[in-house]
This record gives sequence, C-alpha cells and structure tokens, in this order.
Amino acid sequence: MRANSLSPIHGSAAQAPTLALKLNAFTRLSVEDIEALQRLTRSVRSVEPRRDIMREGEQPLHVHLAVKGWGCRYKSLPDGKRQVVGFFLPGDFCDLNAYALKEMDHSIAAITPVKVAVIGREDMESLIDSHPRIAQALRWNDLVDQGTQREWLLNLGQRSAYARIAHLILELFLRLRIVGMTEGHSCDFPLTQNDIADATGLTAVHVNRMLQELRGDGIIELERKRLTIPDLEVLKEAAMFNPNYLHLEHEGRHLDASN
Amino acid sequence: MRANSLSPIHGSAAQAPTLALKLNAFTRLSVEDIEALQRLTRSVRSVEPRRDIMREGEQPLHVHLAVKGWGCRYKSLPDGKRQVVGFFLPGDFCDLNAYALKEMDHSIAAITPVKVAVIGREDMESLIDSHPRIAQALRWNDLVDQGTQREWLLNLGQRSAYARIAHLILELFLRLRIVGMTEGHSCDFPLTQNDIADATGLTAVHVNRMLQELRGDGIIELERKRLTIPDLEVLKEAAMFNPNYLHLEHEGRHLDASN
DNA sequence: CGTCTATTTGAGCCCCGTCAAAGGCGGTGG
DNA sequence: CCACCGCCTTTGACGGGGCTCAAATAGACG
Repeated sequence: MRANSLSPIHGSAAQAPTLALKLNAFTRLSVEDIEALQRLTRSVRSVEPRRDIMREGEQPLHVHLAVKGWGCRYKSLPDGKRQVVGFFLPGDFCDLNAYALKEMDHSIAAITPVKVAVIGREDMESLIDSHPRIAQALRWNDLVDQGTQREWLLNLGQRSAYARIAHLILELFLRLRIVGMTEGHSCDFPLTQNDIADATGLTAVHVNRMLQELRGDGIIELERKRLTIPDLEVLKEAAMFNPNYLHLEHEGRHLDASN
Repeated sequence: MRANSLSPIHGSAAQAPTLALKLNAFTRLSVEDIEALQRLTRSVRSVEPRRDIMREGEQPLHVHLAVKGWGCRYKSLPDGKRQVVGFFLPGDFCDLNAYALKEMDHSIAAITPVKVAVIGREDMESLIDSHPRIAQALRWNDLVDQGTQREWLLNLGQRSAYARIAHLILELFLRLRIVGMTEGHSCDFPLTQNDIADATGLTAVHVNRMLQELRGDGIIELERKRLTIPDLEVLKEAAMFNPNYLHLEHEGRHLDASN
C-alpha cells in the first residue's frame, strides 16, 4: 500500500483540496491543476447528519463533491430494507456523472455533518476540457469507484460476516489514509453499527457480536467513534484483503506534472 | 418497460450490430453511426464455453465487445469462493474503460460459446471523438452498468434467496429483450444453477430448491436452458423489481438522429 | 438529569450451507 | 443403436451462521 507521503503534492500541500490529495495518488498534479480544483469548491452546501443530500427519483442537476464529513449512497426495498452501496469521504464525488441521467436510482445521505461542493455541470465540463491531466485522473478515479463496487459485491456474496466487516473497516482506513485523515494506526470512525449493518447486509445485532470478536482477537480497537488498527497485516489477513481494486499502482504517473 | 420495437433503428435494422440495438434504447442512431459501429467489429475472437477471456492481474490492452453468446465477470477469494459480478450479453462491453488501468481487478469468462470483437483503444477513442451521439450513448451505457452494479449490491445484501433469483432472471430477460433475443415470453437461458449460485451468493443446492419453488408458484418455467415467464408483472412482484436502474426513460432522445 | 440514540446481551429459531448420493441428460465412441 | 462418461440437476439429512424479538445498559446531548 503506497502511503500518501510517498507522493507529496507539488509545493504547498496544506491548502490543497482533499480531491487533489486523492487524485495525486494517481498522478502528480501541477500548481495550476490544484488551483483549478480549488476554484471548483466555491459553492458549498452544509448538510446535517442523517439528512438526505439527494433522493432516489430526483433529477441530478449538479455534481456534488464531498469536502468534509462522511456520507453514504443507499438504495431501499419496498419492505423497508436498506442497502448502503457506498460511502463517500472528503475528496470523493457523491455522484460524479450522474447528472447525465434523468433521475437518480439511489439516494445520498450525510452520516456526520457534511459539507459538499455543488458544482455546475458546465464548470465540470470546462474543467475537464481545459485540464487533460485532471480529466485523466478523474477517469482513473471513476474506474477505482467501479472496482470498489465489484469488491463490495464479492464482499457481500462470499465473505463471512467476520471477514466482511473486517474488509469494510480496512477499506475505509486505507481510503482515509490517502486523503491524510489518519494519525498513525488510528482514525476517526463515525459509523454506527447500524451503518455497518446496512453496508454489509447484516443486522446490527450480528455486527455487534462480530465487532466484539474482532476486538477480542486483537484485530481492531474501536470505541467512541475512534478506530485503531494495531497491525494492518493481521487485519488484511482476516479480511482476505487484496488491494488491487484500489489501483494504487498504475501507469498514470507518466502524466506527472513534475516531469 | 419500453419494448424495443417502439424505437426501431433507422432503415435496415436487420444488419445492425447488437450494440447499436442497445444504444438505440437510449437515442436513435443515424445510418452513419450504425456503420461506424459495424466497422468496430472487424476483428472477432471466438472463445469456447467456460474459458477465460481475460484474467485478473493481466494488463488490458483492448476493449472487448460481446457479439455472440453469454459471459460473465467474476472475482475470486483465496479460499476458492467465487463471485460473479456481472453478466454480459451480445451488445455489452466486457470491459469498457478498463484499458485505462494497469491491471484487471477481475476476470472475464465465456459461459456459452462466445464471439467478442477486439477493439484497439485508438479505434475506440477515434470513434468517440468523431461521433458525439455515440459518445453520449456510451456514457449512458456506462451509467446503466454502474446502476446495475448498485442494484446487484441491493440484491445480495437485502433480498431473500427467492427474490434474489427472481430478480436476476428478470433483469436478464429484460436485457435480452432490448437486444431482440426474446421470443414473446420466452428466451434461451444457458446459465447453470451453479452460475446463478455464483451470481447470487448462494449455493447451487439452495438455488435448485428456490427454482423449484419459483416453478411451483407458476412464476417461471425453466428447463432445458429455456426460460418462459408467464406473467412479467407477477415476476416483478416476486423480485421486488424496480426498473429505474436500467434508465430506459431518459432525456437522451433529444439527440435523436431522426429529428 | 432526563431523553434519545447506540451498544450490548440472551434465548430461540430459521434460512441457507454442507455433505453425500442418486438421478437425468447430452455427447461421444464403439 | 447402445454403452459409457461427464456434467448438471435433484433429493435428503443435518448443522450452523446469522436473524428475530426483547430488554437492559451505556453514551451523547441539551
């Protein structure tokens, strides 16, 4: 797993938007690229925890880019059952590309207090047209998202409850690390056991029992919304984790702005 | 559900490639568009049933477009468990966009005898650059694929075995109908119960029992690789089916070549 | 300090998995 | 035309992983 510090952003990383941090995991962006990304986040919408940002059936008019907080995408069944189909963290798009469709086939909700940048589709398109390096990085980002969906299918279909939860936790930790939201072996982890249940296709009761088992086995520490992973390798083993779907090793670096 | 006959292809539909039939569900293509799609399929590769077309870890060099036969994409776990993450039918891309990545995060296999068009990435890119209507239709196609992945997550995570299998069968029937591969209420259905099991996260034994129940309830007829659906509405009910993820109602028709 | 939500615990059971073996069906060769 | 073989489907008995229902406890927040 490539630590983010191995591919620092050109110049001042401190002010770089989180999206830039993430795309930087694919190809090193130029100062001008980063500035262009920064200009995207002029219009920001704040959403309270547990509120919908967009609902199934609505027409998507803009692109939403998560700037702060955790959220999820989910689908529901007529009998009330709910499946989380993805989480988004700072630097993730909530609904990239969705604006090409007439209506949303899923909903988007905040988990913690969330800030999303609301981006007009024209702004998005002109950014892509004028910044080929960003365009390529966004395509890569999109493919990683699709790979993640496939890995989730594998998770739901084939892993045991124990490994399934371990896998989810590990994936989120690694994604947080890419955008600099971890401190050593720890990170904030605001998901409730209910959220984990909805994402893994289990019940909250069973998630609770599996978390206790994971704690008992010394694989994770998780309390008060704070996660610590004593040994990443041990967790990987428990989760049957294969990092290839995150595509952190790739060819995009030939576009490196510093070359 | 919009029957394909409601949006016939301009002029001679008979020779139109299956991909054109499918994109035509989004926007009516021009004769020139269809000819351009036809030129894509110059190089065709035949694959025997149950053989891999491409394997996890390989570098994707070309785009593969299914022309004939059924196939699937799948991922495996170290313990040997296998999850089918999608099926492809004639007119579907096996791996659109994947060529931007360094290596495949999943494998692709033939189920029946398959013919795939092997398309160079330059050919693909120049097609997109020179045919904006096709480019838009391919974007739509991509979004439908992503919506399908999300629906599969809902299927695996929240539906009962009974509804899960019903949903898979219904989805495949509707997708076959779009490309004209159904006859009334029937179609060929070459999946083994093992294939269904791998796609639904169940065991073949349990798939067998659920199919018997679906047959007993008069919801499907399925024998000798031949499927009949006496009443689509009844099957939809059993599957808790919501067609919105297929995005068959949309705005793309403003690009209609016949306007 | 009271209320609301989230976590934890327990008992019972059911859906689905496992293991094993017996049919059916299509293909192939004698 | 029949015998054989391999794959697929079907059936049965049994066990277990995860669900349900219910209630107690612990935190978070005002």
